[in-house]
Amino acid sequence: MPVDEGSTRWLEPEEMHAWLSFIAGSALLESALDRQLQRESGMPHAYYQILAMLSDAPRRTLRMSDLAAATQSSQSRLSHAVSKLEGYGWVHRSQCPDDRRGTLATLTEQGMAVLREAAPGHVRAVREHLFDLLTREQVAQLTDIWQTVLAGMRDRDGVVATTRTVLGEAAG
Amino acid sequence: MPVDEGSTRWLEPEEMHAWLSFIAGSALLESALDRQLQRESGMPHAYYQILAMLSDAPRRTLRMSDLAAATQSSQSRLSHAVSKLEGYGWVHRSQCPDDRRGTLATLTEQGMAVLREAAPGHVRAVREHLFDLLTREQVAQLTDIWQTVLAGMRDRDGVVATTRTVLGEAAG
DNA sequence: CTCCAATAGTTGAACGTTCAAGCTCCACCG
DNA sequence: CGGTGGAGCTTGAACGTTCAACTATTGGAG
Repeated sequence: MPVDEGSTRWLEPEEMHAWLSFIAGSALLESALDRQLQRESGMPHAYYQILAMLSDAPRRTLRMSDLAAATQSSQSRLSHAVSKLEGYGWVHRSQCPDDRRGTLATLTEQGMAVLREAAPGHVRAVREHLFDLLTREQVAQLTDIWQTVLAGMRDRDGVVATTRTVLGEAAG
Repeated sequence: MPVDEGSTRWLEPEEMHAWLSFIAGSALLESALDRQLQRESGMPHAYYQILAMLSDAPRRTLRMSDLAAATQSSQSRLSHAVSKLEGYGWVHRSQCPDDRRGTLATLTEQGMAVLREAAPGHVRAVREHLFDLLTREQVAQLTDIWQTVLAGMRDRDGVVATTRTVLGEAAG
C-alpha cells in the first residue's frame, strides 16, 4: 500500500519516452528470441541460457546456486528447469563432494550437441534483432547502461549477480 | 534445425559483454519491478501496463487489438489478462459499435483507483533501479537504442508496435 | 450477391515461473 | 558436543503465458 501522495517524482517526458521505448523494445526482442528458439530448437531462451552457462564452465559443471546466479533465476526456477533438462538427457545432476547439501549440474554430451545445433540460429537472431542495427558506439553505451544498473542492484541487495565471464561462442 | 555450420558470425567480445550485461540487467530489473508491484499492489507488471495504457486513452477505452499492440502482448495473453482484470472489477468489456467482431476494454473507476494507488510505488521503483542511476545522456542513449530496435522490428514484421503516446503520470 | 480469405477475439490445455513450505545439512556458539 | 540459525535445494499448488484450435464477422473479388 503506497504511502506517498504529493511527493512522488513522476517521470519526466524524456524518461517516460525512454521507459516506453525500452519496455516495448526489450519485450519484443525477448519474445522474438523465445519464438526463434522454441521453433528451431524446441526450448525457451531461459533453457538455452542454462545450457550456455554450463558449456562455458570448467568440466561443464556448476553448482545449482552458482548456475542460478549466473542465469539470474531463482533457485526454485532453476530447480524446475534443470529437472526438465535432466528429463531430456541434456543435463545430469550429481552430489556436491565438499558440501552434502549441494547439487552439481553437468552438461551432457547430448546436451552439448543440442546446444551446438541451437547456437547458430540463436546468434543469428540476436544479431538480426539487435547488434546488426546498432553502431559500435551504441553497443558500448548499452554495456555501460546495464553495467550501471547491475552495480546498483549489487549495492542495494548486497552482492549477487555474478555475471559470469565470456561464455564465448557457446558452441566452440 | 539450424543449417549453418561455418558461416556463423559469432558475437565479438564487446558484443558478448553488451549482451550478457543487458540480459542480466534487464532480467533483474524486470523481476524487481514485478516483485514490487506484486507485493504492494497485488498485480504483475504486465497488468499494471494494461491499466496504465487504458488510463491514458480517450474515454479510458481501447479496442482489444489496439491494447494488445500498445502493451506488446499477444491477443491471447491480453484476452486472458483482461478476463482476470474484469473479474477484479478493474476493467469492463463491451461490444465495439462499428465492428461486431470487436471488443472494447474500459478502465473502471475502481480500476483507476487501484492504478492511482499503485503508481507512486511503481514509479519509485523504476527511478530507484534505473533512472536515478543514469545520466541524462544515458537516458537519451537508451531511447535511441530501443527506438532503433523497434524500427527494425517494424521493417521486418511490417507495421506493428504502435507505442502509444506519453501515458503521462498514469495517475494524473 | 456470394464466396472466401483475412481479421478479431476467445478458449482450454500445456508449459514455465513464482510462492510458500519443507527437508537436509553446515557452521558456529555456548 | 548438543543446539540452533541459516544455507542449499526441492516440491506442489497457484498463477500467467503460449500455442493451437475454434467461432464470428468483415471486406473484397469474382
